[in-house]
Amino acid sequence: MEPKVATQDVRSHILETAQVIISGKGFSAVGLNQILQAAGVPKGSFYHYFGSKEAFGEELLKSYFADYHETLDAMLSRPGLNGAERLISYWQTWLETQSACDPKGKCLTVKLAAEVSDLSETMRAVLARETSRVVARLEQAVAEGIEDGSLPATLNAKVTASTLYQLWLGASLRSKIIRDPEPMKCALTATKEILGL
Amino acid sequence: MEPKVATQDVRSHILETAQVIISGKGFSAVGLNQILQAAGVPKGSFYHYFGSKEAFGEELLKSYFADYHETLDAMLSRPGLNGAERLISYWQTWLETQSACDPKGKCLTVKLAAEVSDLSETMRAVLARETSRVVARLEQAVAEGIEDGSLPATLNAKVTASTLYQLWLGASLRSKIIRDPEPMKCALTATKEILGL
DNA sequence: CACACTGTAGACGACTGGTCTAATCGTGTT
DNA sequence: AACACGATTAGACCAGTCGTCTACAGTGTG
Repeated sequence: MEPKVATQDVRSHILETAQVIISGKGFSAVGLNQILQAAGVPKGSFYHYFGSKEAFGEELLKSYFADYHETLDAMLSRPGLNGAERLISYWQTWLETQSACDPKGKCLTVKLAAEVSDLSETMRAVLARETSRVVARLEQAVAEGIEDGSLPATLNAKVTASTLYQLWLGASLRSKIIRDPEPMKCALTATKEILGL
Repeated sequence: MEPKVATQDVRSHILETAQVIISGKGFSAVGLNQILQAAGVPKGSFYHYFGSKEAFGEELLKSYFADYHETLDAMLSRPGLNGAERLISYWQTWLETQSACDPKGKCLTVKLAAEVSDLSETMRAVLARETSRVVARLEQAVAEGIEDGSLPATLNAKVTASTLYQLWLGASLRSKIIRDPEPMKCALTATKEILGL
C-alpha cells in the first residue's frame, strides 16, 4: 500500500509527475491518462484539483517558474563572487542542466514556448510574465556587475540581459535539434565575448 | 466547381495548406482531418501521397526548407551589396516576416523544433540537417564579408554564424511569447554589435 | 471494348482525448 | 450508532485521433 498523503500533496504530485513527462513530450501530445497513470492518481481526481487541462498547464508553468526563480536568484546572489562571475556561473549551470539527460531539469520554456503561445492565451500570459521576470533579474545582475567593475560600464544592462537570454533560448533549441551541447558551448563563448570578458 | 488540378499539385496543395495550419497550431495538435478538410482533399488521397502523418511531417519540413534555402541564398547573393549589408538584409527580412501576421511566412523551425525533436526521430533529423545547412550558408556569408573587408577580420565565421542564428531563434521564440517584435529588434541591434558594425 | 492503373471518395474500426455526473469514501458530530 | 457532508473517485460519454479498406472515376493502352 502506498503511504497516505495529505490532499495538497496529491496536487503537487500530479504537477511534479507531469513536469517530467511534459518536458519530454510536450503539452498537446501528452494525455491526461498518461500523466495520471504515471502519478498513480485516478482520472476522476484530476478535475477535483484542476479546472481543465489548460488550467492545469497554467499551474504547471507557475510551479515550474516558482522553482526557477528561486534557483536563479540563489545563483545570482551567491556571495564571494563578483557580478560577472555570478552571471557566468548561471550560464554554466544552464549548459550543464540542459546537456544532462535528467528530464527533471529540462527547461519548460524552451520546450513549451512555441507550442503553447498559439494554443492557450492564459498559458502564454504566464510564460510572458515569468520570462520577463527572469530577464529582469538578469538585467539586475548585469547592472551589479557594472557597479562592481567586473563588467564594462559601456554595457546597456537591459539590452544585454535580453540579448543573452534570447541567445541561450535559441542555443538550447538548436542543441535539442542536433542533440549536441555544442551550440550551448558556442553560446557560452559568445556570452563572454558580449560581456567583454 | 474547383478547377481540375494536375496530380502532383494535389500533393503540393496539401503541403501548402498544412504549412499554414501547422505553423499556427503545431504538429501534434493538428489532425489530418483538419488539414484535409481545409485543403478540400479526401482522406483516401492523403495516404496515397504520404505513408503516415510522420512521413508527411518529414515532407512538410523538406518542402519548407527547400523554399527557405532558395530565398536565403537569393538574399545572400544579392549583387550591389557588400557582405555585411547582405547579412543585415537577411536579418532585416527575418524581423519583418516574423513580425507580420501572415502565417504563410512563419518560421517552422521556431514553431516545431522543440515539439518535434522528441517526437519523431526522422523529423528531427530533417531539422538537424537543414538548419545546419542554413548555418553553413550564413558562415559562408560571414566569410565573404570578411573577405571583402565589410566585416572585421577578427571574426570567426563559424562561431559567428552559429551564434547569430541561435540568437535569432531565441529572439523569435521570445517574440512569440510576448507577442511583440521588440526582442527581434533587440537581436538586430546585437547582431550589428557582434558583427562590429 | 476490355483491362490496368492512378487517384478519389469517404465510411469505418480501434482507440484515445478531455470532461462531467453520479456514486462512494472518510471523517467529525450528534 | 446514525447521520451528514465535503472530499474523492469510477466510469460513462462523445468528439476526435490515425489509419485501413472497399468502391469507384477517369485515363491510357492493348
